[in-house]
Amino acid sequence: MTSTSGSGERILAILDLFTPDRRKWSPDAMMAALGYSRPTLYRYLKTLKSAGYLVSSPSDGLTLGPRVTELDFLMQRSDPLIAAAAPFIKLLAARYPGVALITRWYGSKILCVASEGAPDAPVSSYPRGQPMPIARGGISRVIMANLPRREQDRLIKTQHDLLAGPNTTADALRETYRSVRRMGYCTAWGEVTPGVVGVAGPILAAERMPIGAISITSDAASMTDTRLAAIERDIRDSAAAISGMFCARGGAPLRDARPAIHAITAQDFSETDQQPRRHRL
Amino acid sequence: MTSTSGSGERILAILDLFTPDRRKWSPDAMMAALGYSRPTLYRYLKTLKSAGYLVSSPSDGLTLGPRVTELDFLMQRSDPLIAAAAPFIKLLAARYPGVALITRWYGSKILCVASEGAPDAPVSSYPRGQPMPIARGGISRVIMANLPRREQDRLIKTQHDLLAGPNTTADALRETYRSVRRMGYCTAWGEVTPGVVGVAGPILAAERMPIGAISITSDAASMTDTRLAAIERDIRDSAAAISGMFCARGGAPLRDARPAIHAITAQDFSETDQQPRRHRL
DNA sequence: ACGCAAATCTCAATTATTGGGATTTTGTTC
DNA sequence: GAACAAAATCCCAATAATTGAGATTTGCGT
Repeated sequence: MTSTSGSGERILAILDLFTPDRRKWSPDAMMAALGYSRPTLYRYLKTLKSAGYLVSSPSDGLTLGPRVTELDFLMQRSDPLIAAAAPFIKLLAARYPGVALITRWYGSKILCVASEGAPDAPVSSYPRGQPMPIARGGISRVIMANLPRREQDRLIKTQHDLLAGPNTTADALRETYRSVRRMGYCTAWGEVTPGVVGVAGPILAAERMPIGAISITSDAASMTDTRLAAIERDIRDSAAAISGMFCARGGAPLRDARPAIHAITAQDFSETDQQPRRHRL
Repeated sequence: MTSTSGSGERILAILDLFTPDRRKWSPDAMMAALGYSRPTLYRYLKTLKSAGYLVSSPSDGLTLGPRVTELDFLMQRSDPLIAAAAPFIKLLAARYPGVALITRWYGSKILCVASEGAPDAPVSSYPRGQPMPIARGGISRVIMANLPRREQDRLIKTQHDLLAGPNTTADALRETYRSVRRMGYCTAWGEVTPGVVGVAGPILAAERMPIGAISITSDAASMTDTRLAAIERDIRDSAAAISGMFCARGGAPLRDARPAIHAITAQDFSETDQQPRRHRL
């Protein structure tokens, strides 16, 4: 982190000001927050506004602009993770009641990048684009569990909420993670949303680094043991199959699938097929 | 445009490489396309990747990353235009069959930023985030019609598609625009999508500069004269009411509404109400 | 373990960026 | 419509930050 592209980071820092808590900014507030001089800030703002990343109106000040929407539209159609995992969450959402999610891990954040299932499901779920809590839930745990030790320890020290859950000591937490990593999935009851059970599996790229998760959340009250077992197996196998696509080189999916996977593999879907066949439904 | 914030623009130029036609890039291709030196490009990429704007995988190269999705999520909830116009398209979508859109004008592009109506409507519509053609349709025309002469002429000279429509000379086109501007709305039959009729109204901010449009597209076959007249009136009045919110200062909506507006005004919606009352439905 | 390619580091030169203050433009009030 | 206040931009010299050539390290596949 010694090498910096300062000016670029300073421009991006402006976009970082916009948070759910503060979605409108005035130039003066930005100057105070970032410590830029007036001409410099206005230069940056001109750049961002003329590119469409920001818009300004006299009444509302500065807000995020349409270029962001345009880029997201593209991102949704170009992200290899979404492309690889979309058939799986479609299948999961068809097989089981609830909402299936693809989440991405980036910058100590978990972000939902795609979802499948009832749009306004009874299960209050995180919509696309919404950051999720790092502290609770199965998604959090399968990602934390697969991080390198160094990073895991850093987060345990940093994110104090992590010790507010069932595991109150760092060692207990590490033991939980070790178990989750071995299992290949994680089931959490009502940790993020009360009355909801979530099952998540890790998506691992090269070096077994977690880049995201696949998960499904369902109403806890109507969950049966056998169905839960089926979900857990499907989530684990889906996660493994998707992970396989990110280890193998080239476009050919799953050249390197792990032998334990039987229930769901990439072969269940033709390469371009957006409508997976349904089995056993 | 004499003042530049060069380094910032060079970083944003990387994001501009990603288009619907080219959604994956390799560092070498970027170097060729942008002319940056290798260390510089990698510095920029490191910045963009660590901020989440880009992700890279060995198999797919560089693609847009989750930060873009996170910003779009915020943008959707902070854009004053969306906030102001959302109740109107909700009402329109409830009153009439079809899809109601909010579009924004930026950088010689038209972009859909919000839509209301049947998600997978029979009417093939432009989804949120998709750039729309500048040459055809009612949305294009209400925006072009309200641009300053200078800008309008520039686009007529630049965008040759504009003269491929019903108006084959620049003067005929200008006359059309003059008429559209006077009317306050524009109806177009099947220009963007065959079999579909679209009605659009301009959203004007300070200085009567167009910043976007509100529109509704319906199946042309089932359209009646009386319903079309009602739609046109509602679109015109909605557009005027929304425009009023961007001229008046402060949060109070529509301090400066034009007297011609009767059918729909901001008073139809309480300020925070997301569920507009339905009248005459 | 070896070799190739991709990514990062070092460091000096130079260029492009920065910011104080003056100036113009924009918006608001009377 | 004119005057006022605030917001945005311009000018330009100093300086600090960015750049790129080449060497070096890291990562990947065989």
